Amino acid sequence: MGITKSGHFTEQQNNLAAIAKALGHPARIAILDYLLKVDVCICGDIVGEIPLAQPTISQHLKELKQVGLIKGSISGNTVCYCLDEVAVSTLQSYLSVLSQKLRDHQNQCC
Amino acid sequence: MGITKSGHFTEQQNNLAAIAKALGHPARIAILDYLLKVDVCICGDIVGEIPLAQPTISQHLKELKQVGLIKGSISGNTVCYCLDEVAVSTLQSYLSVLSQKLRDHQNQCC
DNA sequence: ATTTTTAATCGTAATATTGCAATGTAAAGA
DNA sequence: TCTTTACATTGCAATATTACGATTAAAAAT
Repeated sequence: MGITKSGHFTEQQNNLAAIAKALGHPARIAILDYLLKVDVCICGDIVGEIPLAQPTISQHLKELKQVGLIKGSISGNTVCYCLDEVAVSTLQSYLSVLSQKLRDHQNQCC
Repeated sequence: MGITKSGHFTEQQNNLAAIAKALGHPARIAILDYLLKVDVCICGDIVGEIPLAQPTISQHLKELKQVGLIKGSISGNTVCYCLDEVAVSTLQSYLSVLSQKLRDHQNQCC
């Protein structure tokens, strides 16, 4: 991006944006989808499931982890990843507020 | 970004990522926050509320509109923006699936 | 009719992301 | 110990985003 002026916004706004940004890539959605499909945990078999090179996937996993969308624990030779409640519920709460507003005012304007 | 390989992912994954990406900037979160604060509609008074230049805000509004997070209708000299159900509920549904998984499996691994 | 107001568009500089080959690291297995 | 396996890191090239000044477009106000 260019020069994102994060200093002008609240911490909450920056945090929400960071989580959404991490979700904002099809490869990272695909990783989460795979997490859902294989039932919570993925230990070592992500590369091969997603058509990207290993370093690229490693980088995407790092970004998901950084914002708290997934967490990983080292298990010997492999790493085990699963969903992390932290960021999921943060973003979900925000969307709930948005959709509540939508329900309250049934398109009275626009 | 670099060369995002959207061709490798499903339409749904690309769509979800696009919505999340649009949410993934503090200025755009701030715009939505302002929408919530002033009660659904914002007609012409966004610039001045957000510390960015008018062309920048116009660009952010365009991105929110493109993915269906807001909709705008021209009202004479000004434009009236409000939340759009389309993208809000799409992303909300996805997060519901994620958090349902989290609830089903209470951190049995990781 | 002219000026003002509101917001979109264009052009562009600064910076961030994406993707991968090459390389590094550390545990597992032979 | 040596090799293999599984990931993480580094260092780029290619491309996307962000921000804004300048300009344009169109309705409103004078």
